[in-house]
Amino acid sequence: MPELPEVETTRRGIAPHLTGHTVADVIVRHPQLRWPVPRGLAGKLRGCIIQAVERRAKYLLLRFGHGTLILHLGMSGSLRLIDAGAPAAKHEHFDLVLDTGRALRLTDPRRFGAVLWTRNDPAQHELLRDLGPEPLGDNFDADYLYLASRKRTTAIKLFIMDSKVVVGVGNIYASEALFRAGIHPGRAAGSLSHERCARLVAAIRQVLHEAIRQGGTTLRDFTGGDGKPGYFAQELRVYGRAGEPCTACGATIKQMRQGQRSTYYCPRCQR
DNA sequence: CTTTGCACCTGTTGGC
DNA sequence: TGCCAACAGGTGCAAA
Repeated sequence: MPELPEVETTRRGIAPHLTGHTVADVIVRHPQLRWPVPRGLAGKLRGCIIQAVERRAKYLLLRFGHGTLILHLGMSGSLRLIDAGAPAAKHEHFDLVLDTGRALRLTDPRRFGAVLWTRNDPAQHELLRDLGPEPLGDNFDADYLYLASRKRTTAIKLFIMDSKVVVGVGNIYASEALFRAGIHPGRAAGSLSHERCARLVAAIRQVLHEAIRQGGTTLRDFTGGDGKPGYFAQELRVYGRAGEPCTACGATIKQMRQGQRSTYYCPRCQR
């Protein structure tokens, strides 16, 4: 479900309800997520104040004075604020109960998400340590992408989805950015000129910025922490549009598989 | 080192 | 209505 814009939308939705508030309890109903939810979280967090809600890649970081709770939504996860004690439906695996009478509830049918704890700097956590730059940060620019892609034979779509190259570009926005940059998704990463790398960087940044501005993309049931859906779906130019006409040239949008994922592109606009 | 494919898990959709 | 295959927005890991 969530790519970076959805995670960021979630972060912005939940942060005001968490920051500065105290944890009253932690309820783990189903500890088997991608990794087991660590035991003893309630004892570790009860009475502690959430100092900040940050994001690195698609990980949400709830900072406490003595460590950080790391949340990931996987493919199907979402976070909502609910009234504490509200009955839990199926797949509602985890609650962070606040002293405000509300709780942050994690729902995740496929359980590819994660709830982890680190007492150290989360940037040094093994899952975060080797991540590439943030796509919306200053370190992600044309020079970087050009240099990183030299001699790489992998398809450019897979390359920009590689979290060691740049984080946060998921399957929807990879297709969308490549369309906006006019680059064929199957082209070898190393074959891009510096100028085309610049176009691609700009397209990635633009599409992610715009998606965040629209509150993310809601294809099935994504909602931000406030329960509102994302409106970027109406801006999608190629994703999910196989067989429909290209918005730019009218050619038929095609679908192919790359790395067991669907890729959508315009065979005329993208080279 | 890079590249490729699988694995984790459940739900939805579409064809027959 | 039922059954089954294919697919779904992520990503760590093993194998080639």
